[in-house]
Amino acid sequence: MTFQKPTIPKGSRDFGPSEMAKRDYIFSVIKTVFKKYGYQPIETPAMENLSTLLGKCGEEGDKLLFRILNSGDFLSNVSGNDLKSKDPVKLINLITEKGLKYDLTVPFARYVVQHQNEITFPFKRYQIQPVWRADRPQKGRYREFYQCDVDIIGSKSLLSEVELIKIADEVFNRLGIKVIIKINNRKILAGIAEIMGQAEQMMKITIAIDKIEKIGLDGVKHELLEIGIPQSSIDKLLPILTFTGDFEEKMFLLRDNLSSSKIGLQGVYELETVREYLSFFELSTAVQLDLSLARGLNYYTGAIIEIVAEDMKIGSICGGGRYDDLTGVFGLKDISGVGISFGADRIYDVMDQKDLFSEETSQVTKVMFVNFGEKEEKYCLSIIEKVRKAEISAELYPDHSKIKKQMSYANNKNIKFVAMVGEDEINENKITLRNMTSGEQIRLTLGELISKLQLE
RNA sequence: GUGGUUGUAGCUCAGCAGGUUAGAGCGCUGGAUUGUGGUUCCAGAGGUCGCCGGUUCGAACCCGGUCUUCCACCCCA
Repeated sequence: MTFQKPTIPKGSRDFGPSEMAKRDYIFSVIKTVFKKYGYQPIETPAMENLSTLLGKCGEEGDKLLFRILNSGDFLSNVSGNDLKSKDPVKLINLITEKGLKYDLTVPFARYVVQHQNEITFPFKRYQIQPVWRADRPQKGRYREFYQCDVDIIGSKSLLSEVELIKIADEVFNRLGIKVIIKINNRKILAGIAEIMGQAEQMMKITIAIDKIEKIGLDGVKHELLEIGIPQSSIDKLLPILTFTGDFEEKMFLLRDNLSSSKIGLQGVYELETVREYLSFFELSTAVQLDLSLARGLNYYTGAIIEIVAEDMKIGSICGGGRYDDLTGVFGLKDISGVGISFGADRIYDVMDQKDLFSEETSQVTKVMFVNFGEKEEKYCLSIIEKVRKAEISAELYPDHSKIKKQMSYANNKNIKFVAMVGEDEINENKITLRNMTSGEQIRLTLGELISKLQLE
């Protein structure tokens, strides 16, 4: 008989107990902070109709969609001519009508419109779910990964931007990750494109600018020329790109340069307001103004935020921004939203590599009872019941195996205490408790055992 | 989507210019120690050399294809 090697699809992963312990820790920190600021959870399905998903993140986004083959006779809509044409784009639309979601923001917009009568605006929600992208996997890039989104929708207030930055700062501070928080505003980028006389090319220009750290100033120039931006326009851009100084100095120079652009000045005003409100909070990380920050998603219209881990080449671990009209395509106008998304898997990678998980994260069982035999295991059952009633996680080894085997089970499972109840202990009505880290052993009554373990 | 890279024991890797029975460390199982793990000593189990095909007297090694891994680009969490 032949059997297949067990495998999972490219870019997907299994998570074992120790990974899950660490992942749960990340999720719980994030959730705790989200809730503290008044956000409520929702979930949406793994799959959405393609009509919801397509066209929201540009052509690139559409390519990254995992599509789901129609059930049953999926060829029923396909004519002989369609088949002969062998046009993959046309055919795939005939045989698929659902896809796996590749972010949480677009399904959220759909949710908001669909449930608008049940929602009190402004609506603050968080959402922690997996998303799927048919990308080619590489470092920090997976085909299935978790996003942790917080959004506030139905308010234009810049307080929301401020709150989200504060939340991000708090999350990373709690996790112990050193980060760089970068902020910019699409209106500023639009203003820059406007004074360049290339307003309609704004997206292409910003994407080129975004690469400045990677390809340098000359690289950006080259890229802009390639996409057909005239030299005269590029000359207007260069001084802005070479701004130096702190937040205030850059803002001052910007206002000067963008004085002829109404939208640009609006962006400057928004950034300044956010900056001012932020000064009322104590942040563990200073927020940097990064004029080269663009972000590819084309639904952003105002503030854009990106957070990267200090000295780690893994891309951004958190990103987001304001979108003024995401619900418009689903028929609900004038609803502005702003949100950020934490990449749980990249956060995990950063923390793992920097060794930021504490030992306790992987501890589940506090005390294991050695199983000496039938008589002893029966005796242990009532004891263990009382230990668990005291909210101490305890387990009894299920087999009458050698003590050596039972001890190494406890050791491998990172169990800190082993309780031994054999004939001697039963006669004395006591329990021998061994500390697996120190090797120290003491005989205790049940009450003493419980109070000792509660302190640990 | 473009370019490159990897695949040998559960894990990390050796394996000389194609030549007999494919190796190490860690882990695992058992014993030294019949109520004591993590240290030490001894023994043992475990491999269609990713898969398919080709060249050759002979292939883990050479060639083609395929899958997979990882990386860069694109883009992104």
